[in-house]
Amino acid sequence: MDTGTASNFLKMHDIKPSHHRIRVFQYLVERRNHPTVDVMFRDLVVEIPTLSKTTLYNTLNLFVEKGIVSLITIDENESRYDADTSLHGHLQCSNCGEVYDIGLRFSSIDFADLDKFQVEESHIYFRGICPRCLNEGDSHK
Amino acid sequence: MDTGTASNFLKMHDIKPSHHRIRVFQYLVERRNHPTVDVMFRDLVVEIPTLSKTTLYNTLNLFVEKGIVSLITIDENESRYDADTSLHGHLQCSNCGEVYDIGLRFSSIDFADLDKFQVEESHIYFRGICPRCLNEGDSHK
DNA sequence: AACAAAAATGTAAGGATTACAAGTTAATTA
DNA sequence: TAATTAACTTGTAATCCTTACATTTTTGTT
Ligand SMILES: [Mn+2]
Ligand SMILES: [Mn+2]
Ligand SMILES: [Zn+2]
Ligand SMILES: [Zn+2]
Repeated sequence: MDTGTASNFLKMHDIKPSHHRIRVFQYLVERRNHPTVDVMFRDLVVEIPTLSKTTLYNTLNLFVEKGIVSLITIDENESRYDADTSLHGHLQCSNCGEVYDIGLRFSSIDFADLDKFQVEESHIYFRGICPRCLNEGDSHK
Repeated sequence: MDTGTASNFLKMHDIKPSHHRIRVFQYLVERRNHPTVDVMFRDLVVEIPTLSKTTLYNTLNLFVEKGIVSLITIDENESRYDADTSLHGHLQCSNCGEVYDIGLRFSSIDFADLDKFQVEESHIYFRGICPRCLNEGDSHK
């Protein structure tokens, strides 16, 4: 995603497009890696040497607040972020820790009693072993 | 759940039934309130004055490890625990913070690509406004 | 260039969880 | 029952993620 497009997207969502904010958003859109703050910081500080972690936290909190990034709490002790806000599931591999997208076939998810609530967000998380780790396990036999 | 039943249940799952462990498990089974560690501690220390928070953490981690309690990471900064390990959803009210059970009507949730993974756990989380908070909001109009 | 508003920075503080060593309890053996 | 051993529990300190806050820098406008 080029800088102009990102800038316009931020403006459309009531976010002033500073240089840092644009780069943080581009990172999430391009990598689609569900990064922790720490991973993001290590990657971004290479090209933005003046970046501070507080700014990264502020920026991500702002994005979540404005609804253009979704917060993933699949990990017990670290937040992760996703620029894809459409409804889809996530699986974290309990072996390597990687977080994968799980597309959902739009059949039917029906929940009892949910109509009594005013639903704002939906999250679907799985834990398990990813294909790569399953194959590695086989090759050791 | 009486002490004998709880004790046998723990033994069946390879957990030595100490007094503290029995009480912690009974608490979760009886209250079904998806408590944080802090809430649990405040409630339990009344009847078990010698209880320490470290023991509570150790006990809960053991229960989760042995599969008799499930860890709920719906909250960004605090873990919650549930003795009901059957597949069901949870909704946290963004107004009062309460966590509700959401019964699952049809177990027909189809996900693409999920068959390539070895799934160990499934979690379904919602965020929204609970009926009680919705009513309170109405009454203020 | 001067100015005002907003964003970014660095450090310190907060809060949940874990590590660890010492103390206590429970189970086993003699 | 007393001694022995293993396991559980405790309290404190450390760790790690996140936020608060005051200061500095950047941005956009006159
Ligand atoms: Mn995703
Ligand atoms: Mn539940
Ligand atoms: Zn893996
Ligand atoms: Zn509520």
